[in-house]
Order: sequence, then structure tokens, then C-alpha cells
Amino acid sequence: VKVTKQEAAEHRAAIVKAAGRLFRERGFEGVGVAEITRAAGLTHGGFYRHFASKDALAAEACGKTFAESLARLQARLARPDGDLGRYFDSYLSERHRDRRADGCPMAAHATDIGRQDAAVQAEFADGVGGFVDALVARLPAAIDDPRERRRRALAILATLVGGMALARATAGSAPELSGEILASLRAELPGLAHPDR
Amino acid sequence: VKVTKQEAAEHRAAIVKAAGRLFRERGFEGVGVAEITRAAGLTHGGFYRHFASKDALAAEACGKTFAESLARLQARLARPDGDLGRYFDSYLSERHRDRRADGCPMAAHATDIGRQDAAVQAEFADGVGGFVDALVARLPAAIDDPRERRRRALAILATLVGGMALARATAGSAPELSGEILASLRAELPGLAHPDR
DNA sequence: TGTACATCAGTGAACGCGCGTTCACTGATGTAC
DNA sequence: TGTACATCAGTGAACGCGCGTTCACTGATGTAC
Repeated sequence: VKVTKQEAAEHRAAIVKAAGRLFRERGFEGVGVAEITRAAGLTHGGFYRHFASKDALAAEACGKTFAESLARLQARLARPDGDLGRYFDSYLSERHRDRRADGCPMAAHATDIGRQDAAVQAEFADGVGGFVDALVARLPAAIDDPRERRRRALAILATLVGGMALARATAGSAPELSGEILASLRAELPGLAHPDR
Repeated sequence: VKVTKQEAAEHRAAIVKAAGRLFRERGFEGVGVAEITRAAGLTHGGFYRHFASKDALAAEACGKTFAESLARLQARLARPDGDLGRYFDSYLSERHRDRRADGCPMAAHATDIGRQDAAVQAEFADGVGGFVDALVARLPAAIDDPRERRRRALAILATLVGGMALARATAGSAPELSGEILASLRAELPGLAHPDR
């Protein structure tokens, strides 16, 4: 059952895409190779023609997920009405909380990464670095000390990621608390991003 | 090999204690019942005389871990030199980052909790609520609107948890970034806790 | 206080299951002539 | 352009392993008399 080179490439991409969604939704250990390949419309046997191991797929999926999330951030900020405040509101939305599968990889994996394969950790750290740089570049010009810009960007990122992680962790048992976390951070975060705090 | 009632109670407590440490260090799915009981000086066969399931142990360990962390927060703030700033500094320390096993349960488990058993989620949400209340009670009196106090407390908690999670996630591949995250948050966080922001 | 015995915490082998990975095989692709 | 054949993406059964959980058994505890 050989297949066109192009088809094979599409299959490979489909596996990475399905993995990116499933890993975010259920964690790296929560999904198996068989389920991922099934989600991509294949069987698990051919998996190792494309990837050396499940860990190698995890690293690649992690990298791709970060690239997409960063592109989305850039795209949103490039829109005519795009500013950081709107990005914060969408990041801290109930919609984002409830759709883990295509949400932020940091909010999906942060507390897991330390136990993953070194290649996964490397992709993750690169991705975090990319987010920090993107935020630094978009902070208001009134914060003019470059070191202060980085400090603010890091504080914002930590607040976004921690807030979404806590909102998701409490969504099942304490939905009001979960909603309160999101609403509170939407109200408080702009203060960190603007010099008038 | 029966054993004194008191010994049995001690064994049970030892299992919960070992579980609390191992689960924080390696995650709920990263440690097995056999390893936990071994760490408590027992064999795995007797485990089910004490707990209905691994999930039941996870819930109990989670609750106990939160209670200890909260007690530590209260104790630190009760000291003569105790203030929120010192608590932030110790939370955001390299020491805390590198000692997952007896650190904050939120920074250890946040992104995992959504996939755990309902009982674990309930303990976790209770624990988060407890932390929020403790922070609200300790914010400077100058923040006098009760709703603003809660908002600030939630923003602080999200920043602490997200910051520690990101610092740990990047510690392996990007140690300078990891250190920068901690140092930046130590510098930026007091602004969230004080009215002069 | 002393004795007989039921209880039950603890042991270690075993069970069943799902997982990551391997393997013999298939058959259309794409290359060599 | 047409033909022969090596390649290799994909299949599905199988392997080995570790896990959560069960179970028959042990023997000191602690209770009943």
C-alpha cells in the first residue's frame, strides 16, 4: 500500500497536527500513538516510518503548536484594532479555557514539560522565548528601559499562563472561581502592560 | 503480619506523605502505587486496605499537600519580619523551583488537574480557594475595595503559579531564561500587591 | 490475669490491560533501461 | 513512450513491559470468655 510522496508528506503533517491537538487536550502521556495515527486517518504500524519515537513526535508537535500560537498573536496585533488589551481578553476568555486542544501550549503543558524528553523541553523553551520577545516588542513605548520591558513582558506571560492554568484546573469543581479568575485577570492585567500603574 | 492499630495508622500516613512528594515531583501518572508504598517502607499488596484506589490516594495527598502549603504561608506571614514581599521572594526562589517534591501543589499540578479524577479536582479547587482567601486577608489595607482585593489576590496567585511553572519548564533547556523569569517576577510582583501601582 | 480465636494489615504472586515499538508482509509508486 | 522491478508507506498481528488491582495466604493483634 505505497502512496505518493506528496500523500506521505500529507500523512506526516496530519499526524503532527492531530498530535498537537490531542497532546494539548489530554497531555503527552494521556494519548497513545495508536490514537494519534487513527485521528490522522492511518493505522499505528506505519508511524515509525515518519518518526523515530513518540517523543520525537511530541517535540515536533510542540514546536509546531508554538509557531501557530505565535503567528496568531502576531496576526491579532497586526489588525487595525489590535492591541495588547484585546489579546489579553481573548487569551483569558472562557472560550480559550474550554478549548484546550487549540489553545496556548504553555497553558496546556507548563507543569508537565520538566518531565518530558530533552527535545520537547528544548522546543518548549524556544517557544517561551519567542512569546517573550513578541510581547516585549508590543509593550507601550512609554516603558523605555529595555530591562523593564523584559521584566514586564515576563510578568504578563506568567500571569496569562498561570491564570489560564488555574482557571482550567478549577473549571470542573468550582466554576464560579474559574470564571472569577479570568474576569479578575482581564481587569488587572492591563495595569502590568501600561506605564501608569 | 498484622500490626498495631497505631502502626497501621502510621503506615497510612507514610503512604500519603510519600505520595504527596512523589506526585509533585513526577506527576500523578508518573509514579506507581508500588513505588509509593516502597517509599513508605511497605509493599504494594496492602495498599488497598488503606485506599479504595490510586485516585483516592491522589485526592487525599493533594488535600494534605495544600494544607501544608497554606500552613507554611500562614506561618511565614506570622513571623515578626513576615510580609507578602518576603513570601513572594521565597515562592519565586531558585530553591523552590529546584525542589518540586515539597513545593507548591499549584505550580506542580496546575495543567494536569483537569484530567484527574473528580475528587482530586475538588481538593485542588478547595486548595486554590484557600490560597486566595489567605492572600486577600494579607493585602495592604490601603486597597480598601473588597472586590479589588480579590482581583489583586487572584492576579498575584496567577503570576506566582505561572511564573514558577514557566521557570521550571525552561530550567533544563534555557537556564538563563528560567532565572530571568524568577528575578523579573520578584521585581515586578510587589507592584501588584501595593496600591501605589 | 490467662487462654482461645477471630480479625485484618501486610506479603508477594498473579491477572488483565494498554502502551510503545517491532516485524513480516502488501502493493502502488517511481525509477532504470 | 513502454516495461520491469526495486523501493518504501502503510497494514495489522505480535512482543515485552509496566501499571492498577486482586487474591490466597500469614501471623501478630486484640477481643471474648
